[in-house]
Amino acid sequence: MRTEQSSTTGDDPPARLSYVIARVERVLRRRLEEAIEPYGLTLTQYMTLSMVRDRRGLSNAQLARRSFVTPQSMNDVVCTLERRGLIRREVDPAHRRISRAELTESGRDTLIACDKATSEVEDRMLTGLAPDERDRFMVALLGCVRELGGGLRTI
Amino acid sequence: MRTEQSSTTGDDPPARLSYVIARVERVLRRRLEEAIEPYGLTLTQYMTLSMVRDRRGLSNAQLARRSFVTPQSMNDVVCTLERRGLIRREVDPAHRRISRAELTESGRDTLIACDKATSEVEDRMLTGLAPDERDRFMVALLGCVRELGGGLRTI
DNA sequence: CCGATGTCAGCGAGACTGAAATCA
DNA sequence: CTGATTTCAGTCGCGCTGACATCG
Repeated sequence: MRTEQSSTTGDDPPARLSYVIARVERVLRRRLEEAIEPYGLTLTQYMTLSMVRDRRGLSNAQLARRSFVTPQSMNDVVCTLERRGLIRREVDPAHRRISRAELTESGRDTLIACDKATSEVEDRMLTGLAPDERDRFMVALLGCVRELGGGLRTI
Repeated sequence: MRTEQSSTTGDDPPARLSYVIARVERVLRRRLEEAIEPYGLTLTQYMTLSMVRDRRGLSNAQLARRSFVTPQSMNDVVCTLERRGLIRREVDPAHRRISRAELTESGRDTLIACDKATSEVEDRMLTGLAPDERDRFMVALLGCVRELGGGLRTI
């Protein structure tokens, strides 16, 4: 059944940027989730693993702030990752209340595999963009995080 | 307490694009939700209203496909919007099983107000990007949807 | 019969708020 | 005492799968 009219007539209304970004967010999230699902990771868990790799020793509260979630939500994520043996936590000697996370060997291997899977999604998504255009796209995205992040400079 | 080290030393590792996009997705979602929360809309409801405005007469199944959600999930959204008087639905005379949605006056007013709120988020996010750079950014985003959308040409 | 649509039901992962304990 | 961190609960909006009826 072809009840949906085609857009080949050029009647596309001028799309609003919020709308387009929301759509990108939706479909990209689905595709990334599909890509890392074979490895048993959710997108939040994947992001958290990536953060721990890039900055070893982050505490649960620091991970929560960088992910824009509450410490309680991040605690669930971290506990799950620890239970699966992807990260380990050690108490900070100076602040015994704080546990700092780092990747295990298994976590590093899993992360490498997930990076490979998400890279394929990236490549497909960026089809048609020249290398210099990709660089500008990356710079624009980094600017978005910077401006929306409430002054948080670190990524 | 300043346990979080600054990144002013230039020790930032090369961020992966998936990671940056996932972060943009996270923070942008939060900011957009905050922006439209005063009007009682979720991000999905806002997207759905926008789609109905741009293409009047879409059915529930069509809206679901465009939003990358199941028809059941979209049905909840549509029923909520209808109950709040933001859209109305009328049975298609040729296909009595299909209900086609259109905005009410209240829905149009609400959408205009939400557009204003999300535009402010956009402007803040795009601070530092020249107009031509914004255009290229928009084109890149549209390309992302096109490549990831599985052949769905309409936005 | 078949495919698409709309709708009702139950379910589960995810993130939230509240509250309490620990530590500098 | 104050503030930050961690963690144990309870809660909820959201999207999912399953099932069924309807329509062309």
